Amino acid sequence: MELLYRKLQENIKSQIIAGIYKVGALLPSESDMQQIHSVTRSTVRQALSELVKEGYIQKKKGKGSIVVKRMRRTLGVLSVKGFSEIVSENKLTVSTIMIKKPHITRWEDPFCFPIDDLEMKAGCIYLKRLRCVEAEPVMLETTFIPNMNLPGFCSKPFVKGSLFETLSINYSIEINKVEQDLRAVLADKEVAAHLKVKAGSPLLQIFLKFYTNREYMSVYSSLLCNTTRYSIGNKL
Amino acid sequence: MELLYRKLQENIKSQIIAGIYKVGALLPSESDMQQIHSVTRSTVRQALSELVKEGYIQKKKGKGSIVVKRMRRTLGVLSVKGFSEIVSENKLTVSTIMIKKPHITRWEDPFCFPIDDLEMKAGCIYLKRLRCVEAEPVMLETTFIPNMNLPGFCSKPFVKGSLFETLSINYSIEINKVEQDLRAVLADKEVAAHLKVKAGSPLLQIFLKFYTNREYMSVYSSLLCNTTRYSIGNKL
DNA sequence: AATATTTACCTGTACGTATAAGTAATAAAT
DNA sequence: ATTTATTACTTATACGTACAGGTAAATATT
Repeated sequence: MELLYRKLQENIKSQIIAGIYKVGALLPSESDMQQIHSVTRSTVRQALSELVKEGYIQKKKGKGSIVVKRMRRTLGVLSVKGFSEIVSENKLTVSTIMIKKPHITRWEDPFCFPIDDLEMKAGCIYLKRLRCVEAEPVMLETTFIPNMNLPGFCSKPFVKGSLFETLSINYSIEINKVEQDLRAVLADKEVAAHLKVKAGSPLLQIFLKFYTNREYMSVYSSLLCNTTRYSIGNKL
Repeated sequence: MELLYRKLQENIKSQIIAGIYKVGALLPSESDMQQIHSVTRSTVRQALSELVKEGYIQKKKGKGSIVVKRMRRTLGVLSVKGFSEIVSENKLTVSTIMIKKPHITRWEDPFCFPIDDLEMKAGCIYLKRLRCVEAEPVMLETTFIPNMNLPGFCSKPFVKGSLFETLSINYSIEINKVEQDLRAVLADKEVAAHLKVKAGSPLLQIFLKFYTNREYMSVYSSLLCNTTRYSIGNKL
């Protein structure tokens, strides 16, 4: 290992792992790092940039670099479709219960996906829906949309009850790429109540990032699925 | 949008989309870009770096920046990756422990997918492997292959340690379609021991059916994934 | 006391320069 | 003809400087 920024990167990473810099704490500023480690700020920035990629830190303009709880990394293995497609394929009766109507709020701080500055600044429209198949709750969906030029989004009802129809027809926003992140989790009390399962039941959690035709504006969803009765199927 | 590198980024992206720079072609060198767009090379590099993130180009040291095929949501184009391919992409150390060597047996009776008569009659080659990332067990994979004209499969080692490489190179079997079935389950004692988690931990279970170019011969896999550290990700 | 305003500090962007190291075609030596 | 060295490209790394703009605490003003 002879690259300066790699050495510095590993150096800082070790200190984070060792607990010298704790979760939530600020790292020394880039200029301080520059002096401490006798390198230029560019080198410090590259090292920090790598640590952001690795999920060890987040950077806040005007504030500093914050140590964050280690996000799980992603293994690119599979391809999976969204919920609505699955349902339409199976000819099942689907209904949606609005748990939280769309309203403007702030982004959750450690967010399930890294979000752009422009998105962050815009604030976030939040909604939570319960998806039912044959009148049984199977999926709890929380959606986050950057509040970027979406007049009347929170007040007017969805077109055909569909979020994406609404985005497409009322705002000319089209989805052109999706990223997904899957894991298995245990149901907590609140979620269990919604999905009518016992707390501690296994749930399939899917984080989705929908890229749109609007640059730097993506729609984010978190799905919690009860797969005991309906598994999530997919054909490529 | 007043950021130079963003402007340049969008500029180049447009040219790629417009087909001015075609897939497989080299972009002008960074120094050329610098002159063409009257910015410094740092700015060019930042713009290109963003385009790498977005998946429009790849960079090769000593060669240049290459326009790459953009992944889209087209069906029929298969994006199934073997476990071993994860290595090069994520720079993670991946290892596989053979729990049960390939051996001929009968099909499990209630099988996770409906199987063909021909497959049933042929019997089944069974193997169980533990997939590890950074020496930690993350995935227990059980594979079922119809025992159809696969001489030496159980005795000879895998090509490059990969099942699909072996099928391709030694038997000219290629995968051309995949079906998946996802659910969340709780770990039983045996699985928990393999994956080094507590019994009752949530696991992501994935049933896979790999269709091949051999008629009536599909490969089946059951994956049990510990997603606490590494989630299953995917970009479409 | 409450509210502006200043100030110090931080990251983000952009400039400029130099050197190392990979790639591939060309020229020289065998 | 084949191999080896040179050369001219490319990106990667690292140095250094300057200023814009966000953040938050200290200070001045009302």
